[in-house]
Amino acid sequence: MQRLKTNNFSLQHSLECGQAFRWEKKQNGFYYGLISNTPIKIKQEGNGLIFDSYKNKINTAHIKNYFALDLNLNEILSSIGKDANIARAATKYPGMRILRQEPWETLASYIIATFSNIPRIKKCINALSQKFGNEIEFDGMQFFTFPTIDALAECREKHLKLCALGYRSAYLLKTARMLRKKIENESFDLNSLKKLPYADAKSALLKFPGVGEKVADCALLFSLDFMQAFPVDVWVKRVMQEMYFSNKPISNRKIIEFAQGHFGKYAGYAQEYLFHYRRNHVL
DNA sequence: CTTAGGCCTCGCTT
DNA sequence: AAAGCGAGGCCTA
Repeated sequence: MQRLKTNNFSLQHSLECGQAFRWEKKQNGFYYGLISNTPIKIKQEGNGLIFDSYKNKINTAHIKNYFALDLNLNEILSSIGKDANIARAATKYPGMRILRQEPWETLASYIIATFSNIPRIKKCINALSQKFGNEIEFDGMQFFTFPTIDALAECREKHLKLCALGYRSAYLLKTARMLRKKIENESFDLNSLKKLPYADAKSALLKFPGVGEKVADCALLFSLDFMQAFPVDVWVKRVMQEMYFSNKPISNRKIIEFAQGHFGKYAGYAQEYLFHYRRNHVL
């Protein structure tokens, strides 16, 4: 068991705000999940984190990176906190941070999430992992790593469909195959997108089937360190229309444009606070 | 460039 | 119980 002191961080809010799909809280108070394909259990006591991982593979540096503890949340909040809406949402979920997840898993997960709902998304991802990932036993339980690009690229669409992906299975399969080809030809890595300007990284992602603006922005924000990415789903659209456009219908394009101008370089953080706030409260 | 319809299924509500 | 509805969008026309 390892320990790590944190500042201005809430494990619960960060794991339960809907950005990650695989964490599960058990009776013993620990959240169980995987970081870097390694099973881990973690809980918070006060401002300290207590965690234990498979073969002790996860160290405090991994934790700091995954939970973005290197960023100064107060600075981020004052940067996006231009109005009362943000202030209200941020007060409601103190310590909520945007995680740094794995790019491939994030991209694939949000392709799957398209036009779906959370229980179903979780079910699909777990089914995929069970079928095409590796099994690892930890703390008396079975864990399955998220399938690699190769593992999915090599499978048949009918097997993907068994995971209840519906029409998304074709998108996921094609994306995996395109990625594999890219990697073979030019030793490409999704992580390399981090070095590009936001617009370039986004247009690179938009080339993959099943990846539109929303999915691309999710991958950019949740796994590639683009804090200005502002994914607009039905909830964000709803809350933005209500809070900033006096309930008038407005295009996603305009919302993104407005948000990135209004909230600035950490617009993605504003998105996550507003999203979570709106999902849990009726205004 | 913008807009409308279809879409695999599942989860949740009548 | 069975059926209808809406779902954390994308693609195509």
